[in-house]
Amino acid sequence: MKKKNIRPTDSELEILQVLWHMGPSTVREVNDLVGRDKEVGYTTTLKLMQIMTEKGLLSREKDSRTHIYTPVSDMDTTRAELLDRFLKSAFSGSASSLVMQALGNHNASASELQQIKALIEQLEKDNGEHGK
Amino acid sequence: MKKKNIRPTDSELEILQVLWHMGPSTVREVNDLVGRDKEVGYTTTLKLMQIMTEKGLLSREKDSRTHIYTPVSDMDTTRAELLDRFLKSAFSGSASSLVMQALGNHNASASELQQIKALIEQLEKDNGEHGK
DNA sequence: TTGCAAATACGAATTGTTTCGTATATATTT
DNA sequence: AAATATATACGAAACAATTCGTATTTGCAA
Repeated sequence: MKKKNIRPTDSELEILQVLWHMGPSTVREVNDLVGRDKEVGYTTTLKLMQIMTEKGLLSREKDSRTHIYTPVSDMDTTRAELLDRFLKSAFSGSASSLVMQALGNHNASASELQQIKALIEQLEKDNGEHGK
Repeated sequence: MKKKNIRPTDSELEILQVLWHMGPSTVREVNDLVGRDKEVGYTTTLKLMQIMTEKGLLSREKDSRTHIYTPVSDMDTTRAELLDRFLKSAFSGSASSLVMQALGNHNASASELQQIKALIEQLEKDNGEHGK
């Protein structure tokens, strides 16, 4: 039995971002945050979160009159899966092309660059040790 | 009048990849390549490419009985736009998070790493010169 | 020139996403 | 306990993406 890889849609991702950031929340809390940037009806957010629960993206627990929703996958895991798909579909799977593009177009701060360089050096060391 | 930013879907991207790689091609040529990996009917590819032309993603030129299709935007421009959206929706706009994720999970070759490191050093130099 | 093979045009079914209205249930307040 | 406010459940419309069947057009070859 293979586990199906559920891919969150853009709207679902917006909700996930809120939950990852704020921790387990109610529909109202999520809707209030999402509604900062754009007009969204309460029942729209509710419906989305119900569907996400059916899909297995969220779990929920009853607390008195409301439900508290929690993301099933953590942020890094989900991001890794999304990145993998994106890499294949848009960059023919070439991670380095994507990295070059990302670094070139969006300014990372000096310390971020430093961090990335450190990671690369670590990877190079690992390669040298047991790579061929 | 604002120009709407057309976002290619996954299927459309598959076709664009073929065209970027092979140069201007006919529906049959594209379909043959796409059909390597999975079963796709000829008219499916045809319809997609017709829609893409309506959307302004492709242009076409008649050559005797067939049409020759050409991507309107080049690969790098399109990739940059897609990356931008993806960055916002999946990584809250943090390019460095994405880069770290990409480098960590997908093995880049030694020379690719070298290339990226060179780019970072170039960026650092630029920052130092006219940055604050 | 008539017919065949290959191409395009078009309609439509299917599926998924997003949105919201209305009905119903449930707590809290009076 | 009744009224009110807030929550959930559910149906369905509107739209977009994907797929393909069938009809039509068009060069080329016999």
